[in-house]
Amino acid sequence: MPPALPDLSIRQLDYLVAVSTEPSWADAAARIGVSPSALSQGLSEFERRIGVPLFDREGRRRTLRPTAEPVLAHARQVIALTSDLADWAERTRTGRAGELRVGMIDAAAVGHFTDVLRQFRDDHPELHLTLRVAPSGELLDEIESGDLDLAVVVGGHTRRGVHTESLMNEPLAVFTPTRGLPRDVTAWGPWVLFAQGSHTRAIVEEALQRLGAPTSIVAESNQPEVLRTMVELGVGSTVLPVVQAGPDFGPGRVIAERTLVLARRDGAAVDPAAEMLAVALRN
Amino acid sequence: MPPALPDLSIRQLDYLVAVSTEPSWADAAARIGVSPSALSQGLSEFERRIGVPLFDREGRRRTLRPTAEPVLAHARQVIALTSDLADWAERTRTGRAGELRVGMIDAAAVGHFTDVLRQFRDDHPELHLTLRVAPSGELLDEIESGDLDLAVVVGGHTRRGVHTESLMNEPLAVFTPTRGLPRDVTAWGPWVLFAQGSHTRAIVEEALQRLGAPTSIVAESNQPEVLRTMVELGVGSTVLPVVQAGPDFGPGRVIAERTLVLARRDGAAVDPAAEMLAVALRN
DNA sequence: TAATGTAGTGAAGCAACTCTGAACTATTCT
DNA sequence: AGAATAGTTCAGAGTTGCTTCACTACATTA
Repeated sequence: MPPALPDLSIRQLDYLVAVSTEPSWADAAARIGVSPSALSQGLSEFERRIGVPLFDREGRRRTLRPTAEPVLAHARQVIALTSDLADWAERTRTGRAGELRVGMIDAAAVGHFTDVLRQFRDDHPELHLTLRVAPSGELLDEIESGDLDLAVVVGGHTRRGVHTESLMNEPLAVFTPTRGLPRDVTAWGPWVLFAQGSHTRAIVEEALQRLGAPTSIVAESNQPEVLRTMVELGVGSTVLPVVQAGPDFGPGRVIAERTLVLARRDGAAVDPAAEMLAVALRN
Repeated sequence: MPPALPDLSIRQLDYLVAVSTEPSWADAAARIGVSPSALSQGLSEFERRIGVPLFDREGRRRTLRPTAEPVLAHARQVIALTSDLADWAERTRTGRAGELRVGMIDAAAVGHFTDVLRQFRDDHPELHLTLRVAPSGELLDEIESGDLDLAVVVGGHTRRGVHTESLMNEPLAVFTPTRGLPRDVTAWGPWVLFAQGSHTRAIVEEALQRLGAPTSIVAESNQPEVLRTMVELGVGSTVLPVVQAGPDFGPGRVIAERTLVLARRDGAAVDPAAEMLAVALRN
């Protein structure tokens, strides 16, 4: 067990350094912005707590004795360290430094928010931003465990301890091989869809059932690129967010929409950088 | 002008480190010896002063967020430094370290207090003790200017700003060439004495006059060795502190005494090491 | 499912601290 | 000598930080 530390404050160390720097104690007090009385009393108290005489008294004037040099050195060092800490805090507070771990589903990262991300990186060059692109479920796990500060995922999940906020609604449309989409809904399909388990897949299936379309699935993938290629090869039709359809398809027929939400840990203190990105994402 | 520093205290940093080390906040509070409530409030206040969120809240439990790592590192470092300072203070306070500048007149240094000095050095090996041997006047100048912490000098001087305290009375005796000291006081002399200006010289002259002895001076020196040699050569008689007479003379005839005093700067904070030596000198 | 224990937070009260302003003293300047 | 300057002390007020106690959230156990 370490011996009890004297309860020193930064302020007292500041007094000491000021007194050693300025020509008179009055000047020192003025620089710090306290009354000479406060300085005098503060240093007396400091000396008492250290338990070692630090000053010589010549008449009424107290002057640092050479013996106190180690204390002065200590004070300078701690003040320098604290000053660094204050800088760090200031930079962190204004979002100009620190770390920000962001997760996004692919459509958000490479579709809707590409520009926002690029702009944010430019605006905060000192901020260490890491972006993780993954399905909503994984991202929410990581939000929950604290591995991510912020994520953009598909809405509709409910997770204990995760707070969500709607960002935008995104249309989901049917894209077919070049021969076009039949008038008759019952003739749609077969389907090439997002994999089982994804929330978007559930939304799509629900929409198809509502419309009365058959739901025969011939292939699954979570990669929109894969789905598009299969459609081009004539394997079947797909339902994709329109931003992921690519230029090779027509406009597609919108049959549903999903919501993109901003997810953060519930009750987590708001990280300033995260808050700034959240603002940007809301437009 | 540096930006205003946050007013942090060692205690708060201690809280932070304890919380990062111990399994629960309650344990941390127990280790430091405060109530859990105090710890909680103290850390809230600390977080507020830093101005950057340091904790994640999961339910009621607050846990250090990884982002706060730099703050924790800072806390550890400052605590280590303060611990070093506390060690230094402890050693200085108990006189086991530091610097002590002592002045003595020759009779004190090589006569009365040789053993005290040796013992003191042995008892305080880490203490950097410097001994300056010089006439009283010079030593008092240096006490006054702060170049010495402590001195043993001949009493009777009065100096502004120097505090003195009697240590011992020392007999001054007449030593003559081998032929011995005449019965008739008026036949004493001629004299080989301490140099004009020394206080002991004044005491001696005053004593000789009081006894009715002639005061014809044939040689002067401040070095007792020189005076003794002159006496041996038959140049004249001398008056010396008995400790400085050496074994070659008889007991000598005591005609006066001088006081050795401990001199310190008036109003100077009592240096612990100086105080310990003072105690030793008083026996 | 209720009961109990544990961890942490918040409010009230109190003691200690630290500031300001004023009076005072020593030292220096004129 | 008198005035100006520098620093201290004292008293009072405001702030801080602690303890105690009550309370809530969560986990364990019956």
